[in-house]
Amino acid sequence: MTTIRKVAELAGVSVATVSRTLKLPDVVTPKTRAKVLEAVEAAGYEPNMIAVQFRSRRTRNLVVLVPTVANTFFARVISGIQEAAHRQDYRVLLCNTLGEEAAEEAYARMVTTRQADGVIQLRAYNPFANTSLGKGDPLPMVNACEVLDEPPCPTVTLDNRAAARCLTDHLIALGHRRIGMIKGPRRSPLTRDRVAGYRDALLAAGLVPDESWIYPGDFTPKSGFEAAGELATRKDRPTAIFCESDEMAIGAIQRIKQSGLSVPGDISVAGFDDIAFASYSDPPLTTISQPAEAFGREAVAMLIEVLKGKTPVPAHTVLPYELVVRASTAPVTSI
Amino acid sequence: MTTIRKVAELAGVSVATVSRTLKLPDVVTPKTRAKVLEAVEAAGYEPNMIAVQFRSRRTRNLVVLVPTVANTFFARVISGIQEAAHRQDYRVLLCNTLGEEAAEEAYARMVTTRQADGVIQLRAYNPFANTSLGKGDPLPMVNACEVLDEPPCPTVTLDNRAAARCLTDHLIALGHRRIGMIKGPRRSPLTRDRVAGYRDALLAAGLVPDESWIYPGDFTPKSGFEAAGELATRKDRPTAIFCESDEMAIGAIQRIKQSGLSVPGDISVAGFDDIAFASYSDPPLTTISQPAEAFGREAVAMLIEVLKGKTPVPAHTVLPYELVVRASTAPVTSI
DNA sequence: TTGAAAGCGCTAACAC
DNA sequence: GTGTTAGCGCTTTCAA
Repeated sequence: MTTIRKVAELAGVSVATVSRTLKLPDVVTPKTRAKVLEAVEAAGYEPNMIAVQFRSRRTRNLVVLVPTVANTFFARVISGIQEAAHRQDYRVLLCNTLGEEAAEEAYARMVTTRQADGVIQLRAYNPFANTSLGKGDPLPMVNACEVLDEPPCPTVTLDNRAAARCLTDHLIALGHRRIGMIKGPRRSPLTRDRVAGYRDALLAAGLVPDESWIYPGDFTPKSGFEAAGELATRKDRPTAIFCESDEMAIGAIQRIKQSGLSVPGDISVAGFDDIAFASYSDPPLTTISQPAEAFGREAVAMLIEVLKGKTPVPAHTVLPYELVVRASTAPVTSI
Repeated sequence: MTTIRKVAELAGVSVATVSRTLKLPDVVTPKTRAKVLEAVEAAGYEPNMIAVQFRSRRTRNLVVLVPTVANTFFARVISGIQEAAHRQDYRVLLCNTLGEEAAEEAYARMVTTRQADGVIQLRAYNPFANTSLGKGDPLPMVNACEVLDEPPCPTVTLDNRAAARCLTDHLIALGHRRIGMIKGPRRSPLTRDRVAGYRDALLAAGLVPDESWIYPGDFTPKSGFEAAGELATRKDRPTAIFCESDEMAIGAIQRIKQSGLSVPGDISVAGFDDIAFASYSDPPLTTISQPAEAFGREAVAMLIEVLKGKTPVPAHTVLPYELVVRASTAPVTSI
């Protein structure tokens, strides 16, 4: 292994000069710099990053906690994170947590054990909860996508309530009155906000929200399939269903078709996220599109501020959404 | 920050004893052990992992190079990797490379710079190609899923040629004679093998493979959509299309339906991978299912052998596939 | 079984 | 502008 010492000998300078040439090139003479760089090249020197990190007490590693990398929405967020991180010379350590708190805590411990500088959490859980961190100083973390109720850290989010209301308004404008909903996991603030937006729209239209028309799901196609089965066989069948994710909407559409009904003829179906498959489903999905990559970029920018000891301004960023109308929703045909 | 020194003082032992208690508990007296563990608890001590890694010259970090985490097949492989790695007390650093060689090389450099012990590469590219590594000793790498032509390292793979032949045989058995193909990127060995299997089946059935019926894609729904557009508008329209990924098959089905044809009535469509959406497409996809998680588990097992300086036996693992027949393929109706 | 002590490769004072 | 040197926190001889 070639160390900095070997390079120093080769260049006829001290190890300090080699270190400076690599970290603060301006501070050494052009002549020295050339000499050192040549020696680095000749020796095939690559710094031992662990030694660097050990000594300088920072790693330039960012831990990203993703509930599941399989989700295409998260995949886009990740792209945004990587792009922004690399531009600022940070590395991204992606952690597929499967939504398990134990896994999230284990990965977050990479910060307390000095293997990473900060955390970007994409789910509503504080992985430092059982830690001494965050009692006094700000946590080295930002929360994105699904946001903590009591944010002990900066957040980047969507106005889920407004977006859900917008989507429900669209269904109401098409004449729908019996609008079912397939929501996400009970504990999720994101789900709670979207349900609130759905209720807002119904109330504004003079309709009475009925709890029994809200079915729980978990964002997978399978859960959408199952919930749609229950919705479609009610005797007061809904004429429209709002799914909190495109994955669930795709499952729901299949279930509805299997029971001999048509989409949107008998039941309109709307999703949320605008994943790639949304435009390839049959019929193509009406949905809410989110600027997924921007979530990632914003989160990185804010985290780097936090790591510098500053408070990002604004501390809570809200990103815009867009209603994308495709063929899965249509005017109600019967009443 | 609590260091090992503080714990040692608290327990009234030397730092060496604290270290031993944590790493080699058997080597210290139960009494000492208890004393130390109590001090660890009291001090809220967490070892500085960077110092540990620096000193012991290993990190127990595994770098995983994934072309795109958005792909649901890779997501399953990742799950398998994580499961196996954690069981052996290794951490997984997931790297979303977008298939860019520069990104792969940058992440692989985490090994040469001591930030990770080894690499699991899911694509057919040697990220150490421009490195001094691997000239003499074996590379700290295993290759999975899509396998290098000249493997300088152990591999875990599917018999893509046999699987493609099996799927094509299925179409031939249904009476299809004009079978189109939507393949993957040109340079990919995986694609080359699947095309070979497709040809094997045609030849065995006395059919003449026709290069003009093979259209290039890139595994995305969009590329399947486009290629299917060309296939479906040929005057000698195929009665079946074999897509090298389910994603492309889903795009192809939509395009075929849009042109007023039915699947499988006019054209049967088959995919490859058996992703979650495969059973939720309309019609549900006939496809080849792969033991994705097993790819991950096998790759980890082999890599850990390599890191121990052993040669894994066997050095090349071939995993089984399975033909899953659903509704997107049917007997040919006209000739 | 335990302790003392020598570093791992690098950075950052400090001195020149 | 460059060199000397003192560690960063831990593991691992070696000796007791």
